[in-house]
Amino acid sequence: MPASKTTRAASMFDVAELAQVSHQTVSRVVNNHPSIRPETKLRVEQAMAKLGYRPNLAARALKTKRSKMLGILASDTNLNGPASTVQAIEKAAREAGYFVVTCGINPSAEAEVLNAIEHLKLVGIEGLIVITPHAETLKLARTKLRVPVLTVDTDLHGDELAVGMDNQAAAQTATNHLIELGHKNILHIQGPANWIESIARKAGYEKALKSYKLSSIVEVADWSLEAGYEIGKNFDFEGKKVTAVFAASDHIAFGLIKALDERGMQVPKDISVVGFDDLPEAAYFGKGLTTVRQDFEQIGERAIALLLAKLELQELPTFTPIEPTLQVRASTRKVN
Amino acid sequence: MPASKTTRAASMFDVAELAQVSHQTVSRVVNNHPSIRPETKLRVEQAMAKLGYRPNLAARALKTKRSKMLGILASDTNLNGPASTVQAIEKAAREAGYFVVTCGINPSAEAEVLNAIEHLKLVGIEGLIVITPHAETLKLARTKLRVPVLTVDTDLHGDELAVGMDNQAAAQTATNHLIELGHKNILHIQGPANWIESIARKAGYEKALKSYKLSSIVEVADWSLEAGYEIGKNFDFEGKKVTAVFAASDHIAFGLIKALDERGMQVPKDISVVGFDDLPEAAYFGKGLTTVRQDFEQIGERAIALLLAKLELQELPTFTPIEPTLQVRASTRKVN
DNA sequence: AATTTGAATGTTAACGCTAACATAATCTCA
DNA sequence: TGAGATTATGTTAGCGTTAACATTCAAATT
Repeated sequence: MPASKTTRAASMFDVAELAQVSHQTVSRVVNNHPSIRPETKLRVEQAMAKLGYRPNLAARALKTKRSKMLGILASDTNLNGPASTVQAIEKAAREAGYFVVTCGINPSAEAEVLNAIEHLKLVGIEGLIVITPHAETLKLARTKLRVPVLTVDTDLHGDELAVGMDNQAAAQTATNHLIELGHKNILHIQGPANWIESIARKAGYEKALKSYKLSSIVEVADWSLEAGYEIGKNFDFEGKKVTAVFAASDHIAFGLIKALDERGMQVPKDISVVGFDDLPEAAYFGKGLTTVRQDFEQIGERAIALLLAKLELQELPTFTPIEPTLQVRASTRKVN
Repeated sequence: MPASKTTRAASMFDVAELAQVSHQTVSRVVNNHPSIRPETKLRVEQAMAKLGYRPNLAARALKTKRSKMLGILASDTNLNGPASTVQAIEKAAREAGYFVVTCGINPSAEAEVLNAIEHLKLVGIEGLIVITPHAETLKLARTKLRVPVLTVDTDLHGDELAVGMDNQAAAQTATNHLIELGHKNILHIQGPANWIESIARKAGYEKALKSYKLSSIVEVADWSLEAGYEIGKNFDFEGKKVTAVFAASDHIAFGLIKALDERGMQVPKDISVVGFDDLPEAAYFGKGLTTVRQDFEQIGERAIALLLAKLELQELPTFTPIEPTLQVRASTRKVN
């Protein structure tokens, strides 16, 4: 039975006393030091169990200068993509015995970003994962922090600390799908022009077109439904003979489809639409949206594997790019 | 210019030396102790700035036994609601100088929950916020942890540490909206029966019906689009003369609407539909979904205000319930 | 002027842990 | 058999901070 409420938590000394060893032996047991006699180890472990001993992280951090804390700097954490990524990373980190402090930021507010970085510095994070397509934020984090900074969700221009889907390949696959269905004039609705994903997806789209000698038609939106809606409302589909759209996100596609619907244009009869993200809603929007799916679990695992390898000065694993999957649904069809 | 890379970060002693005071005076400046001469304070602050001094959280935690860490135990963090709540809480906590360690869990896997609680114990969190409608998880957290545990997203059955929208009132408002449009037979598609929100929303629905002497028709789903779709596909609307549906979530409503569409039933001409959540997609789904919106920012702020008051042994603030807002869109209309 | 007060600062110890250096006990092999 | 190596353990010190207790000095009070 636990003693009075003023009892402080058991320390190594308490365990040591009960197990009839020195506190250092307890420390060795906790840290799996090799030269401990099995029976001593057992005795210590029993004492730890009996006292409900838990090592004090603050003391350990103070002594070893390793906080076991990782930071996440993420924007748009209420959206499916970032939220899933954060979730997956946090899970992988926890399994590896690390703690994660997440900071949600608006990457276009520099003061806020700096503030968040300061916050993370204070915790003494050992490494940081940046989940925002705003390239500036990554640069800022790398200059302000002296710990490894890994980035997710971007393409990997030779950055040794980066994981993410190959957005370009994914966009190419999506565009190829439309081309193979016979579409000749394919509109791409790009995301915000300063987002790395936007650029990569657009590049993939153009690469696909080029290999079939088709010409590109691009409109720029932001990631919102509204932006897709506006373009859907105003774009001259007939004049430009556009029969298919590759939207840079499902949200853009949703907005677009609503506008098309209001204009009396049917999906996929008049216009085929491909999205990007495979949001939970995608299968249920209209007749179902053809879209590209990312495997966030895998991204999380890789991010942690890579970052921890870096922290522990091991050789960095090299990954083959994560294959994007095209989810073909009813929003795309063969051209007559 | 920073010295060689082996230089350790500046400690209080370094600052003290530069400012010609004792380290304790530095500590006093850092902690805003009242009896420090303004000029001394200035001198110390200048030294801190010059050395880029940052207090060592681990050392402080070790000495004061206050980690400045809060935990979040949350399920379904990739969904809009929980993700927005986590985001808002984290922001409010950061502004209050606290750090947040988030643990995403599957609340029905008890081992995982226990594991996450153990993880948070190790960090030495001072308080926990539970964001999952699974009542068991809250109970478990409260028994396993000796720190204040606050719950979000539930109704507040006299729990002193709880914030959240009044789900019952919100559901009542939503149902009233349908009743006032002249609907007599209103189907409620409930969320999972063991979720507190489900129960509260159903209660609100029934309360509204009762005051108009209408009888209730309930189907149980989970939160998914699929579940809504299945019910939409199979429910006998004609036979039961149902002209309106109040769905316990937007996702359920989305699935439902798709099924109705496939059956050739039009929204809102044949069936009016109200959802719950106001997801970003809601305004763009079909002609726009009438739904209930939650103010997550406010929930986050209140959660932190309440928890910190508890931690700092202040009097707990009492809040008036957060008013839910009905977003009326094109999915509901007057009955002929 | 002597004494009390209080404001401003300094000194010491301790929080719980691990690294580094002892030491003791056991084993190896010439 | 005994010197050196190895294994298992103990001892000491210090990580950076704050609490508690000194100390100093000027202002206030008698």
